[in-house]
Order: sequence, then structure tokens, then C-alpha cells
Amino acid sequence: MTTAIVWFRRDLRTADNPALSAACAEHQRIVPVYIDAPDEEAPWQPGAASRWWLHYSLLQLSETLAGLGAPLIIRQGATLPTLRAVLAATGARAIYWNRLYEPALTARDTEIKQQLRDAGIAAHSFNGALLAEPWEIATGGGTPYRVFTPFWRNAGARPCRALLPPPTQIKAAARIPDSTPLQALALRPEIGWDSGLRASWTPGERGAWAETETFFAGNIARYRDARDFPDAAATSRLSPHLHFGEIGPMQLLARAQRANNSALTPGLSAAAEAFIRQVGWREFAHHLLFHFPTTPEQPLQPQFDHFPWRSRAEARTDLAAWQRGRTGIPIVDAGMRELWHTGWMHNRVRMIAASFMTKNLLIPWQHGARWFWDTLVDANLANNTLGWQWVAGCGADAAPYFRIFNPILQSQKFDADGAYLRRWLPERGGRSIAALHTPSAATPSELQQTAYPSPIVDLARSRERALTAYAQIKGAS
DNA sequence: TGAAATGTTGGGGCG
DNA sequence: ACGCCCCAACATTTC
Repeated sequence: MTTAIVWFRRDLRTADNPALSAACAEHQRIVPVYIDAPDEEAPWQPGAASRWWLHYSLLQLSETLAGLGAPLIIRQGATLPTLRAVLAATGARAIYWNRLYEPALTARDTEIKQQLRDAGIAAHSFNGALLAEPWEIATGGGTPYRVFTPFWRNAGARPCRALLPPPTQIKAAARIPDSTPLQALALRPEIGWDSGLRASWTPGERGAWAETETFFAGNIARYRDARDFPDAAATSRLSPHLHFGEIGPMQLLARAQRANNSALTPGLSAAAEAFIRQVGWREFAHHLLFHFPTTPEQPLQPQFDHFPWRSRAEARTDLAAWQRGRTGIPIVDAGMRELWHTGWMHNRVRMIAASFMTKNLLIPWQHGARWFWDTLVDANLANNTLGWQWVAGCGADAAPYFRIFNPILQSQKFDADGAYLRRWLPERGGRSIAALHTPSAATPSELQQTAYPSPIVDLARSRERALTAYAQIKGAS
């Protein structure tokens, strides 16, 4: 009887989990392990919202695995010695995991695999997170794609592999090693700011499928037309589930193809394609992060190294106002409050808020990326990096530098009836629709700390300032 | 997955 | 009838 470790990381599911399936196929006894080692992810340790999600996702995974027969072993501390200790305690000689693609983690995992193999341990890694491995997709010239459309023509056309069913039972190790209580990881906040998160989300594999089926039963039909409207609730809400691997892109692709074949849902084909195309952007983001590992900190386009951002000291109070949803620009503040309250922001509003921060406030995009990293339940290094570099205009396939959103026009266009603004800025609820969209000077009675602020920047003049700044680096390299 | 400035067109009022 | 002006409405250009 042989025993193997399955090292869970961000593949917190039992269905279509290649590492788990392979380990179960090749060994009789399984030791599922999760190791909390946030320092090894530096400088991108999971943020507060992300750790909140992780707590509940691990809770459910451990319940599921216990039900199948093998309890999840939770440990804290440096990964390699911890794995060695679990190997020694269980007599396991093999370990299985699904790959991660962040620079710090690929480096760590490569080192761990080498060390374990040198010690005679069979270490196997799998693709559980992407439709295609980043090194499998290249242009005709052999270089990584930098533009989405040709990338997706290539990566999106690959055949779908068969899904792997979840194990029906798992035999635990003869000697079950010690496990740290989940509470000891202190993933949840000490003070109870997480009520909004709890009201908004159900982490875990079951929650992921509930959200998926809700989406495919309803919103996907109007996804293409309605997903841009923040009050329409027409998005899939799957991003955090995807980040933690509670569901994988291959499963979503298969689910979309099944929906396509259903005669009960006319017109779904184009809708399903629009949705899977967004999964494609997630693929593209991971592809770019793998091939350009400095991009979480550095702009992909080198001329942006010399971009005249405002200094930290100059921007300090503006950054704080942006973070707290007190810029005086209604749609921006609504979005930032949605983020703070629910750990999530509608994608259209992410673009508006990010454009405002980088272009109207002229604050380096890295500060926005860091704030999103700490507050989003779907914080994902690849997606976050792509999104911020796209908005700032310094990334791959980025918005051109001169594309500066007018947050008032965006608000009028995408929240015409003001429902999203009313929901997140209740103190402005009494105004007419026109007044709702438009920033205004605070009235004398509004000058208290709690009232809605006057705009912290003039939109027209800051737009000109941004164009001047971008002109400085135009053509430079 | 923009916005603003500038250019063009065509209908209608009017002398 | 005709030219002229005004100005939406739309199209193109520029950032």
C-alpha cells in the first residue's frame, strides 16, 4: 500500500482536480495537506479580504475531504520542511500538486520539486488552473503574445480535455499526522468588518457551483448586453471562486458548451462565447505574468519608467480619499464603497475608478493595484496586474494613453437611472437623477465630516494635466 | 472596453 | 424661387 500527499494550494476543489485525481489513481492512501506560508508569496502575500475567503474555502474543503475519508492536514510554516515532516510522519514517498504561475511561487515550487526529487520523493505537478500552459502558447515567431485577440485565436481554439470526476472516497494514511486548527491561521479579521463579505459571498466548491448554475440558469442570456451596467447584477460573480480554484476554467468551458447545446436556451451561443471570452482574458493575464514576471511592479512598456507621476507626498491625501470613497466624484466613490463593503467591484466601475486614480489624480498605478490587492476577495496577481497596466496604458494590449474616462459621462451612460449611485451613496439619495451623476460643491450643511465631499480635483483640468504628462513620454524609450 | 474638438451635411426660417 | 444663416445631427480627427 503506497501513500501520497496531495498538496492543496489554490485548487480548493475535489472535482476536476488533476493532482488529486492522479494521486488517487496511483496510490491507495492519500494525505491532503494545506500549508499556510504567506511570507513565501512576498511581496504579494494574500490581503485581508483574500484571507477571509481562504478561511471559509478551507473550512468547506476540509469538511468535504473528511466526508470522503481523508481529513485535510493544515500546517503553518516554511513549506519544504513542513512537507518533509508530513512525508516522514506518514511514510509517503510521493507528492502531487497543481501548478501556480506567480513568479515567487513558480520559483519556490521549482526549488521544492528539485529538493524532493533529490531526496527520492516522486513529485508531480499538474495544470489545474488554466486552459493552456503559458509555455504552450506562442506567436509564429516563438515569442509570447502581447495582444489579446491573436492570443485567444490560438489559445481559445484548443480542444477541451475530458473533465475528471471527484473521488467517491479517499483512504486516509495509516497514521494521520497532526493538523493545526483552521482558527489558528487567524485568516479572519479580529474586528468584525467582514459582515458585508459574509452577506455577499459563499466561498467554497459548493458555493462556486451554486453561483455557476445561477448564472447559467439566468444572467448568461443577457450577459453580453447587460454585463457593463453595474446595477444590472448580470456578471457571473465567479472571479473569487476561480482565484481559489474552487472551480476551474475547463469546467466553465465544458459547462458553457453544454449550455450551447441546449435547445431550451435560444440565442445562448453568442452569450456563452462572450462569457468564455472573459475567461480568455484571465488566461491571457496568466500568460503575461508568466512571461513578464516583473510586471506586478514594473510597467511592461519601458518608456513608462519615466512617466511623471505625482510624488507620494503630493498624492497622499488624494490617495486616501480615493481609497475611502471620498473623492467627490459619485461613480468613483460608489465603486470604492462597493469594494470596501463587499470585497468586490463591478468591472466597468473598476475601469472608471482606476482611470480616475491614474489619470485624473496622476497617482502611480501600483498604489491602486496594491489597494485592490488588499481589499478584493478576487485579488489575483495576474488579473490585477493586467487590469491596472491596461488602464494606465503601460501594459500589453493596453488602452491608449489618451483614453481618459470622463466619470460623469460613464456614470450617465452605464447607470442612467442612478440606481447604483443611490445604493452606495445613500446620503445623496434625495437628488434628481441629473444631480446624482454630477459632482457638486458641498452645501454649508454638508460640510460636516460625514457629508458627501466636494470633488477633490477638477475633471477638465486634470484631464489636460494627464495629457501633458503622457505627451512627455510619447515616443521615448 | 473614450472624449472633446473640429468638420460636414441638410432642413427650415427668413428676407 | 433663391441664397443665406443657423444649428442640430452626424462624421471625422485628434489627443
